Amino acid sequence: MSFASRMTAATAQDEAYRAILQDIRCGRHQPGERLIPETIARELAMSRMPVREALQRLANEGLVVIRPNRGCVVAGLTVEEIFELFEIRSVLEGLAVRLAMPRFDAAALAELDDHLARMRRAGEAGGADWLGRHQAFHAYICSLSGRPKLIAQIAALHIAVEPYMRVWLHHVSQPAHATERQDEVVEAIRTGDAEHAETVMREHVMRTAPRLAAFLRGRGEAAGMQAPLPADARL
Amino acid sequence: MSFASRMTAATAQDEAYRAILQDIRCGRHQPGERLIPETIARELAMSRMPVREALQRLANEGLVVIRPNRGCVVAGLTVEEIFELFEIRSVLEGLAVRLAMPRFDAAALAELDDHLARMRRAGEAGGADWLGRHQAFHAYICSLSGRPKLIAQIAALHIAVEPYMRVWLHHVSQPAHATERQDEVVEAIRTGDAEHAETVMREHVMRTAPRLAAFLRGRGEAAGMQAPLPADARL
DNA sequence: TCTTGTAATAGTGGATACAGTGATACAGGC
DNA sequence: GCCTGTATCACTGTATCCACTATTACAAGA
Repeated sequence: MSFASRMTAATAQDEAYRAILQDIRCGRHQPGERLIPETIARELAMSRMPVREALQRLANEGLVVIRPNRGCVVAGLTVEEIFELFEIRSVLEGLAVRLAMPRFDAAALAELDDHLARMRRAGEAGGADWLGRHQAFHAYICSLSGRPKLIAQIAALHIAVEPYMRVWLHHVSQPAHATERQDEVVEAIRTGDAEHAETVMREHVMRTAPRLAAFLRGRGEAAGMQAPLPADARL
Repeated sequence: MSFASRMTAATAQDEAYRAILQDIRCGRHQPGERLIPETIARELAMSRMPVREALQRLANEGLVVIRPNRGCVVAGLTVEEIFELFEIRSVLEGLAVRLAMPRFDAAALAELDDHLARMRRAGEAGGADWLGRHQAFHAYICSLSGRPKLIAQIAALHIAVEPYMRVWLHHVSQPAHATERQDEVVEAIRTGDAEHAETVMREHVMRTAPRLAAFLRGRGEAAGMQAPLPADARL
């Protein structure tokens, strides 16, 4: 493994975890694809063992599925499961913003505006990095809640749907960032009403779900699919 | 390992996971206690490897903490962290009951009453199994939401605070089950108003947090502690 | 031709062996 | 006596090896 990655990763296992996670997040490993420890280990120049443990970890986070004696595949989410993740995320981010309210001083609000501006710029520039900016915007709000476990859970949910968001944003003609209306969230925060901000955040998160779901359902029947999907297909 | 446990656990790793989890849940492994793979492996008559992977899994769930090259200890939660878990659980269980509302028919309501009755009986019988009944009551409501990932997350949160609940219920003179007021939740469900049920469930969950926190804070200073705690003590 | 049995192969889970790291205890210097 | 350097030891992380499982391909029979 490289020296540079050794700097950031304390152990080989951590190195493997980050590498595989990265490949799943950016869509390099497609859902349903089989992950063979031996192969990955060779690519990363380490033995199977740390790779196995990294896969284990990813399995706990729901990004891959391990069936005993039958290997490991990248977890494909059904449309229903994606919906469920959005439902969970909506209440968790609602909670986060409610708890964060007391910490929104002038400086924090200014930074929030910065995030909005960066998102807008990324959107106008073609949207390549829009998703990252969007996640950063949400992450910033969550971070102000001062609740580590809450922040971690929300981040995990963002990662789980990221591959699907990515293909959606890539294929959709009218970019999602035009219709997302994050400014409503910021407005709600500005009112200082915690209950209201929570409600708005919930609705904001849930607004994306049906549109993403519609896209994925349409894609499921699209001619462009590489192979016909079985009845219980996981997109 | 025993044949009986081999029946339920597909792999040695799973066997180890269940065994360690059980020991943590019932308080046999105290927070802060060091878990040495070698030792546990000997007890379970297997090698270090599956134990390691089981500990890894428990670390992801937040029940143990693994520091690279420095071993594994049972995760002690601070009072703040316990509070945080209750906050998260309150919104997740609120979501669960809201989503479950359409499925509460006469049969489901009857079963809910059964759960209440069983809890009451367990409480009167000394409260030994009250915690289990209480978790079953919540799990039943969650199960009707039909959201697997949501159910799993809530269950994990119940497990994380279980050891603390256990010592609290064991030490407290006036049993908690007398003041818990689960019937309010059932009443709210009976109204059929999903929003209202969500609110009531949230408040119900959050009602426990400050009392448990107060108990644990008091216990931190109690003479009965085995050893004086450092400043950043994790109870 | 289709089905079914069987052999070969790839891959998984687990055990053992080895190297590297952190902790500890002891000895020597200040 | 206290601090510091060092050597030892316990334990962690990784690699390699072995046994077992599942899958696949092929062949023989219906």
